[in-house]
Amino acid sequence: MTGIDDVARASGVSTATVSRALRGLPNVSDATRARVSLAAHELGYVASSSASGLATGRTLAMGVVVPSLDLWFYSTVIEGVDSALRAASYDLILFNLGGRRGDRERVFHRSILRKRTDALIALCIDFTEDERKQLASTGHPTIVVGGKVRGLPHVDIDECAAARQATEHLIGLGHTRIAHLGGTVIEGLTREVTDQRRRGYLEAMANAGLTPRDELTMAGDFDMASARRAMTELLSRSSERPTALYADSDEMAMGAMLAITDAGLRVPDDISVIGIDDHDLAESFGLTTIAQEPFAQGALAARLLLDELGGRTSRTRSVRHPVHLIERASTAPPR
Amino acid sequence: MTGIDDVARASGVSTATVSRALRGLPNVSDATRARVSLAAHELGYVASSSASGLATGRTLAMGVVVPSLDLWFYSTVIEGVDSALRAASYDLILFNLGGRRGDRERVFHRSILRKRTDALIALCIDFTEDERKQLASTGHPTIVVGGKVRGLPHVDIDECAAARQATEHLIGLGHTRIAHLGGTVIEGLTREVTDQRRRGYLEAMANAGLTPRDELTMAGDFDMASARRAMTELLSRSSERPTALYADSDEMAMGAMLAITDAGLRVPDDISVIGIDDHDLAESFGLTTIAQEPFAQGALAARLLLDELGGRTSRTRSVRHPVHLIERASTAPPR
DNA sequence: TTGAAAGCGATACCAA
DNA sequence: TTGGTATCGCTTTCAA
Repeated sequence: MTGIDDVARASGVSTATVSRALRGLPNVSDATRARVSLAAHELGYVASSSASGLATGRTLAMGVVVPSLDLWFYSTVIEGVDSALRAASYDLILFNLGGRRGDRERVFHRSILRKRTDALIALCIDFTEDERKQLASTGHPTIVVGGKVRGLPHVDIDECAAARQATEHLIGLGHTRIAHLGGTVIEGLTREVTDQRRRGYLEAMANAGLTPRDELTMAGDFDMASARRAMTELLSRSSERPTALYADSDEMAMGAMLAITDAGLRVPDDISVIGIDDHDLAESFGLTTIAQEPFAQGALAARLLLDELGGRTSRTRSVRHPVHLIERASTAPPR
Repeated sequence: MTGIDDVARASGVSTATVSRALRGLPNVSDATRARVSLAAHELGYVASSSASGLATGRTLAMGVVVPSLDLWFYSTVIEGVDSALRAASYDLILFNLGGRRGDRERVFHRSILRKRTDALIALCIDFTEDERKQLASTGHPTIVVGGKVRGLPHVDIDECAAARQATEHLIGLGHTRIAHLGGTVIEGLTREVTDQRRRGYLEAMANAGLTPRDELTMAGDFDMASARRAMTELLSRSSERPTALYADSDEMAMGAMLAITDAGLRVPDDISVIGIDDHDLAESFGLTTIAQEPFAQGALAARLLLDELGGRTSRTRSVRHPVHLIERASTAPPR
């Protein structure tokens, strides 16, 4: 492997100059810089990240902690983070908490605290007080996307308002029997999404003088399969069908749409459906939804941290990302 | 941040001993090891990966290059890789080529070659000769999952046989008008999946004396939305409908199922559908498929590289992962 | 503008 | 079993 000395030798300058030249620092003559660049290129030299990381204290890598990869929201936020990091020549280290309990501590200790990253983005992760202290002691700026953690800045949306707006859309169309398909609260993850969205739904109902019924309330895991099961079950048991359904996520909304079709009913003729996300497939399903742009949220979170690392901002503050209703074919007035 | 010297001081031994004790190396008395561990724990000491990386030449991180995150196959392979890495205390660095052309070279140069990783797993990435040479020059073991690249070992399935088996399943049920929904070849990615699966389909047809018809041949992007569109289009135009459909991926198969339902037809009554993957949602859709277990493939690829890094094997060899048919409700004899 | 040399924080060899 | 010390490859003063 070629090192910096090889380049220095090849271009007849010191390693100090090579370092300066290659990183675009000032006070290097154009001629020298050209010579060094050429030599480096010919030798295929690329600086070792361990070495420069050790010397500068910067790893040029950012960590992203995720609960898993199989929810559209997570993978889309990651892609957003990635695009921002790429633009800044940062690498992305993926810490997947996926499943197994207990691994969390190992991931945390062994990896996150190992100074392998300059900053950390956590998706829907609810750090314990202890974890937060350890994070703080590393001095790494940290931000949470999709939920709040006491003491940490976050990028989020107004969960409550989003759900309220979705529900109000249904109410505005004239629906009164509106079913609720909520997500489940998972230990170790933030609970804002589930809690606040339920609140938004309830507020909208209350404001309209409507009473949510227990037999029209379901829970799912934010994914399609569980939602399809839940909705199928609801349709099979309830004597009086809902005329509309609000779901905490588009994946659940689409699962419910499938269940409705499975039951020989039609969307929106028999039941209107609205979700939150604007999932890639929402358009294909003709799903009306509240768009929350996770890609943008991820990119934003990354940029906030990069700004702090670059000294362009002092301490990262929380940012609220706007949402907007997208009307498609899955919602209509009740027949 | 606490360094190794702090621990050394606190436990009254040299840094050399601290290093040995903490890494579980032999020739450290139990008493000393205990004392050091305690001190390290109390001080919250975690070794800097840059420093130990520089000293040992090992980063304890593996790179994974992916075309994107929004295909189930990719994210599932990544989760498999991740689980194997976690078991070995390795970190996962994600190189997402996602979209933009041109970024590829930057990702390649700036990141992959920066010695930030000890080894590399590429998903369906078709390296150019040049890229391969550069990779080789780093000395990092590399493996490809989902396709072949000349000169590199791979983990793959018998694409041709998988598609043949799927098609034969349909033929065995008595179908003769079997539509083909293939994936698209993408520049920069391996083409085995698309090419070999088409070959498998054609072989099965030929073996049965059947002639594939042009008007029953479609292409999609391996995802649900494009498949739904393609199938909708086919159903609307073709005078004589197919009685069965083979799709290159489950996501496309499910998209086609939706299109069939959209058209007021039924699966499998009007059209049988089979895919390849065994996607998470396949069961919910009742989709008959050829399971290829990407999670296992990812974990296997990671383990092969870890074995090579650990000196337990010399040079990583290619491995073929088995597939198997899973019969569900989407296939039946033609009416 | 350039170079010499002192770190950065661990590891690993050689002595003790 | 332990400690001293050179070393990993690059960055960064400080002088020249």
